[in-house]
Amino acid sequence: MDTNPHISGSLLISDIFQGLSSKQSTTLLKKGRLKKLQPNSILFHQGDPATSCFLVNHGRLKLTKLNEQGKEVILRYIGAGEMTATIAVLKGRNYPVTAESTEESDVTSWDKPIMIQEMRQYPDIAINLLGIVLERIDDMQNRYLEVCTERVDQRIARSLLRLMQRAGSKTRDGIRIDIALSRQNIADYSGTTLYTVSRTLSAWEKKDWIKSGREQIVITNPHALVQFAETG
Amino acid sequence: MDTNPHISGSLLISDIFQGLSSKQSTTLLKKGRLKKLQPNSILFHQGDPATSCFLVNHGRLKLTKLNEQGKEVILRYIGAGEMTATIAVLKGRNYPVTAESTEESDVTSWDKPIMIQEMRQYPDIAINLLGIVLERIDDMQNRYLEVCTERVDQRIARSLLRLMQRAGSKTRDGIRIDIALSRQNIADYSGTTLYTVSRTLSAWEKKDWIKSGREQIVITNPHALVQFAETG
DNA sequence: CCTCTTGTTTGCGCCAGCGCAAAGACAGGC
DNA sequence: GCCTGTCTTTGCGCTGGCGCAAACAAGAGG
Repeated sequence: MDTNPHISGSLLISDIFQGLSSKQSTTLLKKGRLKKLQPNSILFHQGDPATSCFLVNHGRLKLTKLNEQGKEVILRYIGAGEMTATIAVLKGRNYPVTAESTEESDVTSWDKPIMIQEMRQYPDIAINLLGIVLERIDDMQNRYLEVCTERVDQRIARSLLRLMQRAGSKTRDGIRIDIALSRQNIADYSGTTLYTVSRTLSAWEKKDWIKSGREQIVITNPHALVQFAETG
Repeated sequence: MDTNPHISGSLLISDIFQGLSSKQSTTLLKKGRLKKLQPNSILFHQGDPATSCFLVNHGRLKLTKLNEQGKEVILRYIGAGEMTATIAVLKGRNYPVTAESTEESDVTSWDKPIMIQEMRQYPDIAINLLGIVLERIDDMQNRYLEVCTERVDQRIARSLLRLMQRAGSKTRDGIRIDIALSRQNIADYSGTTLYTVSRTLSAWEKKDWIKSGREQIVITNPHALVQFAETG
């Protein structure tokens, strides 16, 4: 591994570097700024002027959005190799969401003019960014479809499965989601309320589909959960 | 205006051509294929292999998505100058939605390899596409927030206002939405049911906020509707 | 003009999911 | 070990919104 603090294995496999030579990748990384985040600290607030976009180097961010009445939804959790605030790259606009670290993290940031310049020079960077952003649209469209058409317990199942895929690690009992998730968090991520999540998880625990503790979820029977998510 | 059938005023102001010289724009347009659509005809189906992306030259498309049980949502209506199926440009994937013309339309299509080649040659094209796609994410995130946090009648209000902005034209009575919209369409666009839409619109008609007929909506008091959407 | 199809309205009953309230469980700090 | 704050559970009642059913309305096509 390179000794340059900007470089690490997890970073270079990020989608943003697809098809770039390792020299190009390194150059791009060096133009960014490194930033360390304590757990539960805010990287940027919804509504702040968007100046930079970010790549998560290590750790995890929670992206949330508030409506006028102050109700919150969690749009996504992102981990190493993923980007956020790509909107800042092109539009002179405010951040549409809030980004908060859920654990100790570090991120690389690029200011708008730098990123534009890089994209002009290496179109592959723009093409890669386009790919990343298209993935996100697809994800959002699927979530939108779910929230419009599916029952709340199905959506909770899908939420757990989605989080499991992105942040699951195998344990003796099943697959643990490596994010501290309160019932409220799960509710905000599923478009429901803390009470409904609690009741639903209790029911699943009785069926031995999951094991849950304080801010902790282990999925013991993923197959049953998938089945349930799809057929109700 | 140019006599080339590919070129028309509405087309060249599309976001995809921002910052390109008119020669570059014309070249790009000529590499696409023109296609005419009768009203209510399918341009592509959700699930079909995605080969081309499309620019609406004239007319209007309805983009819908089905879940496994066959329930449908309307993601958006797009008009002249707007693009869809940009996913086809980069990913060798299936169309995530279905596109259907709501009126006689014509579109320009580009196959994946052509578009990739163009983006490599003129990074501005990729950058423009990125901008278009970022707009869409922002829109989807806002809609997702709404559907998770707002009451159904507020969402219907926002839907009408959104459609009014994109396809409204001033009339004697107020602003008419120039799309044939059944109650079912409005329901699919708002994440609710035809019955609830009908009841809600009836109530608003009594308050003189709107005038509605068969597949026709005129908004007579936009201000009241905005007020209602925001504060409930 | 009548008929058929497709869209709209509205009464009615029902239930999924919400949200208060209160009790219980857990973790961290001192 | 105990206290405090946060997280979780669950009983209970309520209501927003769903969806059937049936009547009504409006074009389309003969």
